[in-house]
Amino acid sequence: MHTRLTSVKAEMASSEHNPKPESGIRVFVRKRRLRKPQVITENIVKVEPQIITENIVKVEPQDQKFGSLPDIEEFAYKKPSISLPLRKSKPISNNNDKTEFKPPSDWVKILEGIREMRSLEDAPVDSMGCEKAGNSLPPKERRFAVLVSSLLSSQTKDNVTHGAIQRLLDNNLLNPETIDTADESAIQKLIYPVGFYTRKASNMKKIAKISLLNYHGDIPNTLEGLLSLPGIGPKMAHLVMNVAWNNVQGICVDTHVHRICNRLGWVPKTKTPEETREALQMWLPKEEWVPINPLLVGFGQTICTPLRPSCGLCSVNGLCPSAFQEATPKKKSRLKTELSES
DNA sequence: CTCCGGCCTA
DNA sequence: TAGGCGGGAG
Repeated sequence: MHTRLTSVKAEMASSEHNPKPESGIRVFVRKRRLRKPQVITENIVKVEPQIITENIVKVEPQDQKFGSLPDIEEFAYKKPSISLPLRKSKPISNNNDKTEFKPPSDWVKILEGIREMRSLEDAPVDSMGCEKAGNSLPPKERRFAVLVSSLLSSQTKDNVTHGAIQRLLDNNLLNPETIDTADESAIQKLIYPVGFYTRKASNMKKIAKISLLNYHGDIPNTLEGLLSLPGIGPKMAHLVMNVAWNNVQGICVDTHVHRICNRLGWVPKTKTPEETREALQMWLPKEEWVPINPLLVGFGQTICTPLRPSCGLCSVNGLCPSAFQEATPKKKSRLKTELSES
């Protein structure tokens, strides 16, 4: 089932004439601001309090693959020689309910309906990633640009991210060598006003050093390697694996995908995007793993919004178990309306 | 669960 | 103008 080894090899072998280097830097940034998060959900069905007490650590037998990679050959496997906080990739508990969970039989219909809705109106996610910036670069530089772009993009509008990347590029600060020697304050100035620019500048320098010391100036080509980088969490790691390495290791789940999958009942009630990712990957065909993200992100920006979703505009509301469930909180709930409710 | 840092809107 | 936005980390 997991054919990563061959796929990566094939990708590396044919990376030059492969017609799908496609987007250089593609970052899906979503912005949605609505009302305040009123929590009026007394009629929301509370699903069973599922027990999540598994100590089963699922270790995927994967990623032992650098056998024939030209660039990173022996480097990829060396432990980082500098001591940086390794992220403890918290293993998602193996929930029993998932095995019993059966996906809706009409998920294809829902997907098609959402696609149709998405084709009608434009969501910010469609406008553009910042894919142009890295396209002209050689593969290795492009990959590094994808990584940095992903780092900067979290919670930053596309044009802001793109501007920052462009300024880095103009100042020759989009490669690990120059970033490593550059002043952190200079990087801060260049990437401003991206969100958390001080932290991201610091992370950029750390990543540059790790890249030089352990990856020959390239970026890690495994999920674990990417997750070990400061500032790179599950969402960005999967995004980078998809875009930079063209290697789909998992679904890139952000809050939109997380929220919508829960509303649709596509996953058992999940609390974190990581749990959603694992549950979704259990049944969603792999061909959909990549397109599901931009599809649901755009859908979540325009119709299936965080609160007050426009179920009336949704063409698949008849198939959604959560349609029209969330009553609009018109007043402050702190008045304890339930006391005088009659 | 909170903070981070800017930005945009109600 | 207060606070929502939202990935990552503590």
